[in-house]
Amino acid sequence: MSPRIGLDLDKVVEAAVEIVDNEGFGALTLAILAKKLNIRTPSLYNHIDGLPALKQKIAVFGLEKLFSVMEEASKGRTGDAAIMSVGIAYVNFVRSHPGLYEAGFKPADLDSEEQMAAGAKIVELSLKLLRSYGLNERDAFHAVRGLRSLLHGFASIEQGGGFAMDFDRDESLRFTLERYLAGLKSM
Amino acid sequence: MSPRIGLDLDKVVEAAVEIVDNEGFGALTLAILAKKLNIRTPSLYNHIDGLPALKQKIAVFGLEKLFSVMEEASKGRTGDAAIMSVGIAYVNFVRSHPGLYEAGFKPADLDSEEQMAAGAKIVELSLKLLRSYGLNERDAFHAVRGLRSLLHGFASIEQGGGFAMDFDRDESLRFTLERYLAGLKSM
DNA sequence: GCACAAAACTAATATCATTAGTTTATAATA
DNA sequence: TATTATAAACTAATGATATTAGTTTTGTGC
Repeated sequence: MSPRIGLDLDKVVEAAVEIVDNEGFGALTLAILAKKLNIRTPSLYNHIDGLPALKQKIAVFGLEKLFSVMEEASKGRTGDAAIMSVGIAYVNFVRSHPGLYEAGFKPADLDSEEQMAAGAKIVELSLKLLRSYGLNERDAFHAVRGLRSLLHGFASIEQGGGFAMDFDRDESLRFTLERYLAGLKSM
Repeated sequence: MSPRIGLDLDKVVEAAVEIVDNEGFGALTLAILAKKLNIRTPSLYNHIDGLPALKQKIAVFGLEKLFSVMEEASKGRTGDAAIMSVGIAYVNFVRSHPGLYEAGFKPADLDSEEQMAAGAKIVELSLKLLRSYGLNERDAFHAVRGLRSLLHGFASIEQGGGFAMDFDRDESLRFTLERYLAGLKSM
């Protein structure tokens, strides 16, 4: 049923993810991807529906992987310990998979139902973790947005080289999360 | 000294900024820009040194404009009031100039001295605003990173359509800033 | 051993940035 | 006022890109 190479969608996406993590999300081209896979560019169309669709797949893949990492980090923990653990895991995920993470935040021009669903799972997990802070429902939603803003902002500024000063970044992350959580508890 | 059209670098950048704010940073091409200016693509090279250099100029322009907006919003205010005002101004700037803002956060492959300088001014302003919280120097640096993370994260998630729920976003921003500042004060 | 289908291929098109070389119009000057 | 120098436009050409159309090849199932 298959002609020459043992190539399928998963392997194509896998190779694309490697490119994206090593060279940046913007560096992903079908030409480079095809070269990496030792095929000609048009042959990629046997597996994907063009570059935008591939990027969409990577986005969903990245969001799902991020969710797994966060969920894993939250296991067996509650309250501050859970949020700190998840926050650190979040940032570490971005550090090891910068392109994959970036992909998840590109608003898809395409039908992005899968992407939104993947994002929703992350929101739900955050909401669950913040439940123990005794916030009313309205505030809990605000708090989730705050936590996401904090983590995404920190991770993407760091990734863009925006933390220029020679100053421990892990410490900054812990400090910021601690202060935010302290603020939530002081309501 | 000038041949046909009253075109100069400023007008080229201005037109590029319009494209970027209306269609997104990624939508900026020399072809579209040239069409907007009623010239042929290669003529742009009389004013700019290629697309990457133009993007770099836009980035610096955006960061400087953001700084102005923040500085203006801080005038005559201190403490929480100053930070809230600046934070809201920050997010509103991104809302009205999404592409321009995005440009400022693209790490320039080029010599980015100007870009870094523009970013540094924003950091210094934030540091000044946080001075009244009585933090030691070390914590003040962490706090600046936290504030930047919060604002950048909030603004860019919002811009990407990431706050899907039908829930007041300004309220979320105020809530988050208030909680973070409360946490800083509770040290 | 044969046929079918998936997956590779080549060829071609359109869009993009960029470079090289040419023309033109304005501004300074003679 | 006429001339010239130059900045800023132009055309032409190149190379990279994504994409489509149509062809060939190869492995699996019959």
